Amino acid sequence: MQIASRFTIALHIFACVRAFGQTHKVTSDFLAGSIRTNPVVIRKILSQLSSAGLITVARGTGGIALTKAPGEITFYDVYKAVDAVENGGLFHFHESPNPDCPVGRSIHTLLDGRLQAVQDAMETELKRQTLADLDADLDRLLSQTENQA
Amino acid sequence: MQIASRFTIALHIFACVRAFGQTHKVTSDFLAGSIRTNPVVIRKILSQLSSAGLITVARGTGGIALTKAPGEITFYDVYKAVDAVENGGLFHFHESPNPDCPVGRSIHTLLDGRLQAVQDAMETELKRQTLADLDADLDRLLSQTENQA
DNA sequence: GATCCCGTAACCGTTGCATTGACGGGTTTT
DNA sequence: AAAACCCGTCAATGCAACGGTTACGGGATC
Repeated sequence: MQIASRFTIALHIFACVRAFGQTHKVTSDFLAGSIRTNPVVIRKILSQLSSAGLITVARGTGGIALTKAPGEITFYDVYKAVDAVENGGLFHFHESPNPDCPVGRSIHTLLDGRLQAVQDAMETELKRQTLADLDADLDRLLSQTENQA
Repeated sequence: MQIASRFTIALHIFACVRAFGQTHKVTSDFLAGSIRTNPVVIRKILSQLSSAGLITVARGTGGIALTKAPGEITFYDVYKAVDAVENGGLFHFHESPNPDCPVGRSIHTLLDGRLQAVQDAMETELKRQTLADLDADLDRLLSQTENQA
């Protein structure tokens, strides 16, 4: 299993807001065109990002605005906002180990700490990346493309 | 989405081999009893672990043996052996971004490096944990339980 | 009022997963 | 040699999450 594509779609959305926010009306239909998915999928994700307090979405007129500076929004914030993994747990545990077995009884105690360390390592790295980093890369990439065109 | 429970089941298997390998016949039925799942699920995972060269499984007589010292088998080895994530990629990318859009065209270039950094952070931590660590914890845990009983 | 656009509910097809039954083929025991 | 035991694998099933899609209600703008 992999982390839901909602996460990369959300990052794609932020990239589009950065690239087109000044020149185009960034609507769910517009975004769906760039990402090649259905507008409802976008609206669902926008709704999650807005519930998490990362953006505001203008109803009627359309338009997306960040509520904080790009440097203050981390990949982790986005990751959490879109519920990229269920229950916030990266690892899926088998549900009902046998309590009558010494190992089955203690398997959670045995593994939880180590699995948590793995998850923490991943989340720490997610927190290091911000939308500002993304914007910088994007600006560089787009100016290159313009020169080529 | 979460990482397949095959991974935690595999670790559970290793714990059982450690705890019962000397005193019981550790068969897929025995393991299924501790994990509370179906023997076929166990056999499937045993098959993957054996394909990866981590264990040998005795046919007929039943019995599981590690091919290396526990200290030389990392969580990462197990993680890879059971195909915990598809294609080895932690993140699921949306399939077909629009090539006619400057952002859609470059979204992979934009994100791949940063997502890889996150995945690397996670895998590095997985590589730090070995079955020997697990065995040590297990021995401690089991002796405590004995004292209580 | 017309138009544009978001928010949400409902339904569906796909996919990966775990469960289960069945059967073939080794290995050991008697 | 026969029986008992156990792994390896295939096939069928039920389930849950995901993404795609249609539809409709409700703000915002012109």
